Amino acid sequence: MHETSRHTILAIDDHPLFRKGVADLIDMDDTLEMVGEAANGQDGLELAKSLQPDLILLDINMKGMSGIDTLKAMKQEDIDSLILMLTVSDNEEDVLTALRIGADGYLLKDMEPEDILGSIRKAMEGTVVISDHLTQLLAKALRDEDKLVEDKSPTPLTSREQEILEHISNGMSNKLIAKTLSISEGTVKVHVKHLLKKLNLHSRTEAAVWALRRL
Amino acid sequence: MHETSRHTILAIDDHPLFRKGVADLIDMDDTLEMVGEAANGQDGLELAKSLQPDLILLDINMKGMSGIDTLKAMKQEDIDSLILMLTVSDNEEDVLTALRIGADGYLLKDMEPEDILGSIRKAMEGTVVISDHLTQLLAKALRDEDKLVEDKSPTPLTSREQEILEHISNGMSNKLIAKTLSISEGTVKVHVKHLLKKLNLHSRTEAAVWALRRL
DNA sequence: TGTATTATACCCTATAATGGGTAGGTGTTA
DNA sequence: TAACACCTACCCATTATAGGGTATAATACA
Repeated sequence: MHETSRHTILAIDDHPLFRKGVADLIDMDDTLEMVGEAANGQDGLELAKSLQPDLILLDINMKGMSGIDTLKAMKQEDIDSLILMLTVSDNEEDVLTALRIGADGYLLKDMEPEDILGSIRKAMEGTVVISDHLTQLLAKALRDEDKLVEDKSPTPLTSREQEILEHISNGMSNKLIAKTLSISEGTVKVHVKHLLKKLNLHSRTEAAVWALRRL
Repeated sequence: MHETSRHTILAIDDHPLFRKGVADLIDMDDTLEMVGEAANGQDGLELAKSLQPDLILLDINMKGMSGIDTLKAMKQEDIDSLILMLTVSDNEEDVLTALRIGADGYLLKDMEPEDILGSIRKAMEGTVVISDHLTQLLAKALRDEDKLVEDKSPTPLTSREQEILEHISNGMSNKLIAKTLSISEGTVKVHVKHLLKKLNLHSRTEAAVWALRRL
């Protein structure tokens, strides 16, 4: 172990209290050092670039720029810090997406502090760390290959389709959406039809659930 | 101020790290003392009964027994501690519900630690504390009386209706629900019809959204 | 026991939504 | 220019939902 320099860590989370908890946790380990905090993805990205920390703790559920988006941006900017995603939810899609983009681990916030510390140390050693009960999820996802194949080539929704999906996830009817967007109801139906096909869903209710589940 | 005894606080939240943050925060104030922690509603309820703290910090979004349910249970058990709800979301329904049941305040987790401490102190003095931008929400809700009148006399859903609502919020069709519950599709439709009327909604998609929003 | 609630199942009709098709206009890109 | 993707809008048919009704059996409760 290098006594001269501790491993540097940057925490990105929009809950001050949670950041404080993490900071205290990291203080407890002599080999780790918290070098920065950010309350949102934008600031986090900037800090990541300027501080070049060894490891970044990145919350998934943030207002504005999501953790996933932030992760994408970091990868595009060739930030070579280790990145551990922190989240409250074990949403399978998020886990797969994050790991696919290149996250180095995926931790649930309800882990015990000791386990979180342990995971950080493991990650420093190059291990991809994943919360225990998420590994089961992953194993399951790997078993039915469909999920991976599907997600590998996800026909992306057009912006109009996304817009309409959002309205659906708000409980709106085609007629209302049509009025809101000032287009014909028939056109809305076409978009709904396409978006259902692309997402491999079979009803607007499924679509609403799908959309709401991934925030 | 009584120098002899500090105000006692119990924190109920399923995120250990968050509890730690709160604990540290409370340690900073000489007039406050953290006397207990619980990771779920059940344990929280028991601790509340045995410790009889002056104030309880209660997270809304918990696995299993929700914060709202825990709050209800505490009120039924005649626990006379002050109860501050802590949550990440500013869901209007939750706020109204919590305050109606008798919460003494409603704080958002993304508040600054100082503000949270301040709110706790205010609550101790008997003030109902509510996060700033929630007050706007409340004002709005008060303006259109419908919301209050509606929620004041909520025709409760029967267990069967709740069961079916849950399936709807899972994206299931009437036909599938019928098969799952081994009843006729027509019966499912009746239940859906009734539940929509009771909740004052107009489509299953709205129902799904409604159900998902309140977890 | 009588009454209220609940779950069940069917009737009806009207409207909403799904899932195919074709097709014109626009903007981008090879 | 030609190919392509997208938004728009309509055609068609089928199915699903919504909302109203009546009615029966079981259960819960006073």
